[in-house]
Amino acid sequence: MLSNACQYAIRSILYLSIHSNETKKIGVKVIADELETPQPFLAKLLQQLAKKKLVSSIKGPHGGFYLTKKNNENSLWDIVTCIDGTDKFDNCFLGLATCDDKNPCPVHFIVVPFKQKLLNDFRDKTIAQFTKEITLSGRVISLKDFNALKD
Amino acid sequence: MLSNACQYAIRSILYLSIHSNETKKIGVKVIADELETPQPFLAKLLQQLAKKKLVSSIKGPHGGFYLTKKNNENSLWDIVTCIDGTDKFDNCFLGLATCDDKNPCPVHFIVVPFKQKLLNDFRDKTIAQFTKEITLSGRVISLKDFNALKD
DNA sequence: CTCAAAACATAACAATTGTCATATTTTAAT
DNA sequence: ATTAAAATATGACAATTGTTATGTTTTGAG
Repeated sequence: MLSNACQYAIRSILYLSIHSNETKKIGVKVIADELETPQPFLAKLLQQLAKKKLVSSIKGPHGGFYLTKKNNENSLWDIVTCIDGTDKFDNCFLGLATCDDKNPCPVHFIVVPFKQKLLNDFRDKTIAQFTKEITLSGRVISLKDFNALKD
Repeated sequence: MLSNACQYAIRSILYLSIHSNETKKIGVKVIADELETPQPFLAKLLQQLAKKKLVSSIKGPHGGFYLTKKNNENSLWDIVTCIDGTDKFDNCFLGLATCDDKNPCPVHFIVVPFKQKLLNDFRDKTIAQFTKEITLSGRVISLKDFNALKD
């Protein structure tokens, strides 16, 4: 559904939301290690996200990536838009150019409500809100989290 | 979400369900033309589907592809399984190996109900049932259908 | 002011998916 | 029997996505 790239991007932003702030930056190496994602690939993604102001970054020694208050007010949808684009969600499930409520494809009314709900949740909920839920209810964003919960 | 291949496959099976039967076979050329899909690619797909008995076929002059009664009792899910496999639907939305109800990722409870419903609809409804709905309620499976409805 | 740690940029490589081309086999019609 | 229309099989090519590698720029610390 989402590309690997986008999954990594979402997880790393959630990770930064939990563990970083203006005074505590985190390097790619650490993030990639914690989330168990390929390091150079993640670096590229974080740069894309930085360009679109979805994450903040500082170069040089003790530099790294972090999320500002403002960054935390973005949505998962912003990340998806930045990495994957929205075609996957806009387009007809069977690939028809003409499919809509008036001229539905055979699965239109099965798929559309789901997509709508998903899109709303992704668009309306901020990163900060997700993070709150993650810390309060023990959500998992990496294998390490999973193992930590087991202890 | 679904691959192009799978979208073509579903549409061509629905097309065959509407327009073919044991005594009326249809060649790839016609199907590809009607659905406006690349012909050689569709041929390959139909062969995959034939191997898994999701469509029937006869070689030689006046041969072609068609759906038997039995073929019509299959589900869309059978097609998805045959062409794309089920990973996309089984796996965690964020790509985590450990994600489940007990150890949910941050979007788990947003995504799972939807996936469940989609999966049920795709698995429980037969091709025949879809076809009935298509003919009764004027569903669209190609641009040609769309234009026909406008007339 | 030099050095090293980090992000940033670019490009090479690999794997998957989508597409096209060519040849072979089957079979109905003549 | 021969022929031609179809499916079937195989492989080549292109495009996208995922991954890795290499080099450049920025900047804090000594």
